[in-house]
Amino acid sequence: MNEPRYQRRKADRPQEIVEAAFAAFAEGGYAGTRVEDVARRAGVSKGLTYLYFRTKEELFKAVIRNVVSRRVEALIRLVEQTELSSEEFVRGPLLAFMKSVPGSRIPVVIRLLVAEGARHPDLVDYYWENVVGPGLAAIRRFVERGVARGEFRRSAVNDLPQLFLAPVMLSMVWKILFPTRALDTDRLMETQLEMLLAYIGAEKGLV
Amino acid sequence: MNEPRYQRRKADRPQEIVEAAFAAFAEGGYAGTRVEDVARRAGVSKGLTYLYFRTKEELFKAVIRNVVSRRVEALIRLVEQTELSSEEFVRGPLLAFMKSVPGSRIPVVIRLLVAEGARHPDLVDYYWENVVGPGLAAIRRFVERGVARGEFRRSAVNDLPQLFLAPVMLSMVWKILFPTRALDTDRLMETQLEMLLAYIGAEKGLV
DNA sequence: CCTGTTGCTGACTCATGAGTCAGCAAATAT
DNA sequence: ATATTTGCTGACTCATGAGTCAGCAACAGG
Repeated sequence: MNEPRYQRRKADRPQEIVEAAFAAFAEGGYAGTRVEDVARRAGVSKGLTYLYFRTKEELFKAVIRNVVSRRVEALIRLVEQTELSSEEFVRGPLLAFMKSVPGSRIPVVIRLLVAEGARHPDLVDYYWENVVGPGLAAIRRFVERGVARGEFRRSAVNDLPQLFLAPVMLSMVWKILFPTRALDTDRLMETQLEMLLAYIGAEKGLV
Repeated sequence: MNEPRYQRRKADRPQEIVEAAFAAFAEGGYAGTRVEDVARRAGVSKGLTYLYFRTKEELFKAVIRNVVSRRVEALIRLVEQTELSSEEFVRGPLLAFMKSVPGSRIPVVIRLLVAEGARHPDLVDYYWENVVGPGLAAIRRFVERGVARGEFRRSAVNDLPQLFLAPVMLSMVWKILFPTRALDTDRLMETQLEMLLAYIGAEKGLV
């Protein structure tokens, strides 16, 4: 008859609460989400949240850190190990990665960081050191290697790996601001990479 | 002796308050700024703010609308009237405009819209209809005209004017998130435009 | 069963900040 | 000078939501 009103699940609680918090923050932003909303989503009481996270801010930080997906690391490892030519790598794994970003959790993190970053500098640093910095460095090394191999020519792109990420960034902000307005983000990135390859390709005098 | 404690300046108050609010929101974001902070900045009392703006939200909207600068309209008019060749226009006025964006008030608006846009859909629509939409449409027409004139070839760029804005967007988000980390935004945009011109240029078989 | 431990609840306090308004004082009219 | 108008002030109320804690109930060990 009397179903237990709750179960004790100490080991799983933190992750459950962080997941619920991600969903809640994604909808309402940091300021617009009450800790009680997070708790209800996780199926626990407000008080429990405070047993695992000292403050709302700590919970927020846990959410951001939790999303630093393994995907970026995986791509970085791949670029070092691949046996593809530079051009094949760009058209294959790199393009696939870029296409996957706008539909992932990353735009949510970007939104939260843009909104709250100024008040949480350590979080922004964390994100730089674990995602943006390493990612850009990997692209830079990749271009450099292409030059060394004679596949690419040296150009401004050597100093500006951001040229690869620009359409990804625009796509994310577009999804955040205008989720209902169409944008063919896949084609945007394909075209950017075609332009980049044509621009830094070693072969001269082609069509 | 007794200096008047305040002056009555009915005509100027709204603009003064909006300016102060822009500065305050730029620093602390919407949720992080108290109406009293805005009032103090504008040198008035909190109550006065509510005589000119019914709520904090109305004040916020006034701030955003106030920044929809004339610059975008000016560029749009220019693109229709210029006597420059398409390539000269890109390397001249268009590049200059793009370079000017990261240092302008626009990144602040982007930050506020990204943070609060979901809760103010009418504001986002307003921004689309008065800035983003017309701007993209103008670029699209410009590319189309270049094709008609035989200066450009038809390509994916005809459907994706966002390719021009991608580095501008990235630069703005960079300035918001990593204001202390170096990024040569001017060179980023120059390179993007060079790539674009090379990609859509009508001349075949050049170096 | 019974008993001790502890994961968990939910009603509580309290700081904060949005929004109000009675009255004051600066400008203006007489 | 005096009266009248109204731009403006700042102390007030009140809703909200972060953070607390006394006690309850789920589970474990005997």
